[in-house]
Amino acid sequence: MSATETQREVVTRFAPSPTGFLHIGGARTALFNWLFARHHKGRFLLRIEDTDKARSTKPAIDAILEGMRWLDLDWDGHEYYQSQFWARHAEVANELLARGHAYRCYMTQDELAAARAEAERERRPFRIVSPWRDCAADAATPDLPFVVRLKAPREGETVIEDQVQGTVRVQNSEIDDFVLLRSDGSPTYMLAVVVDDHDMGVTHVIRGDDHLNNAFRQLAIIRGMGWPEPVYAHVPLIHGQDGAKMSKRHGATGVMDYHEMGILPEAMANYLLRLGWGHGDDEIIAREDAVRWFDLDHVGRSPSRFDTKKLENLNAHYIREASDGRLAGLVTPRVEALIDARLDSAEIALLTRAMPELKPRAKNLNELAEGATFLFRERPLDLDDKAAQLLSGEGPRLLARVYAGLSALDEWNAETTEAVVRYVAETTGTKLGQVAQPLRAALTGRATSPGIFDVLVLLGREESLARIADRMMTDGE
RNA sequence: GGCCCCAUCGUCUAGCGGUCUAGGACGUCGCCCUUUCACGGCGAAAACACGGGUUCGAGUCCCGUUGGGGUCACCA
Repeated sequence: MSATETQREVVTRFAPSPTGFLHIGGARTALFNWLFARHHKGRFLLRIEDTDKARSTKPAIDAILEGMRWLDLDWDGHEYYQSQFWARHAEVANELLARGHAYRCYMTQDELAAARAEAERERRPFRIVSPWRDCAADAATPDLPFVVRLKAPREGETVIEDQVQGTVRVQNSEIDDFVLLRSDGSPTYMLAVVVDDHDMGVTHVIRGDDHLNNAFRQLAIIRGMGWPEPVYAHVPLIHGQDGAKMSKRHGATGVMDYHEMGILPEAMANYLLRLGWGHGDDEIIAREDAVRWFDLDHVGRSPSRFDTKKLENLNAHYIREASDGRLAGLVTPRVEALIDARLDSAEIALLTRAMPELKPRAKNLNELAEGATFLFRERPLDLDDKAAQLLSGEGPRLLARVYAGLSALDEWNAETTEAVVRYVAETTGTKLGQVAQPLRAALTGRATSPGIFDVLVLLGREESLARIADRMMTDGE
């Protein structure tokens, strides 16, 4: 292949370890990898890093796949499982051994601990110095457990041209002889990633900043094997409101937590994209544009804080954009949970019809559901404090007049009902609001709701009149 | 602590030596719209961490300080 023609197909990958749900940070890493691959018309692979059998669980794998699907991040081909390649990992370790780039180390855990303790006592950084490093390969190998360590270079320095962090250089003396193969023969993460990335043809390694130091170790393996080096891009981590690394105490850290909170996946993806990446003044970015515009050059180098307010603002935008039918479908189970009853198809149709009035008032699906419950509550409605307040004064008497006017109506629509309410306000010398608010309270049990005439139409004549009758008071009673 | 990375409004960011009296967005605060709450519209307050250089000229380049973060396992 000539140098000009070697424009390799771009291959990226997301490689989560299945020890929990899909983390916010992981989701963004996955998004960036996906976007980069799609932008370059390359491939995006998914590999489950289940090398640590003890901590990897099936539910965790499912949770990660669920999160990926929710965000609509599809991967090419089937998902890979790192544990399937153990034999291959061992093969590479042996190759490194044969090439003299690795050695068998018989140091025991105790010896290691002692060396570590001594370093600490002398207050100097601990760097493993194994007496086995320079033993001849054919040195008598006692019948004892051993570990395979990389014989890391000690002179010179290693430089990485990171696509996000820029040129990063580290003295080779800083790189220790880390373990490749454990004493039970299993590969460590450090060996496994490198081998798998190579075998899968990964060209661009886009991952969290916390792996930047590892890149130097991994490069040592890659060079030991004489493999092509991938392009690295280490993306800064996402922090919580307080600036510290996102953790449990920051509340929701899993993407699916946000699903539960009523965040739309496209809002989540848009937010994650803008967290650490920018394209001029653009804030609302459709997936299509994201694919067209995404690049590594505009990924910021400093960590960013997660801001729920901005996420919710974006979410409100996408809720307004979403179709009424889709929203009704998403909100139905949430409404059912709130009213503790199933909605039949007629009720779902009503919910859909109400959506244009409901959706501009909600920042998330739960608020949307809450705002819709008045449509389905059984009479007599429960009143919240503010609604009860509205019905404590003259309200009930005004309602009686409204009732009289409305029940005489031939046509029941927003215009005719409004005319009645306005007439009542005028003839009683009150402001429209003083009539409308008690009416709202009677119809919805709340002090806030969609436009009151829309509510009247949505509820229909019979239900509306019944709800008003529940709260009105006739003169002379 | 060693090593590595980072540093523009409270937050996310634009800015790639002069067009910056620093732009946008969220949030905050006013005003308008209005039957409530939202939506929408208009407007305001709000930042180049600090100190040295380099340069005719620095938010933009270099060094240092300070501050933050990451990483130092037979975990990934």
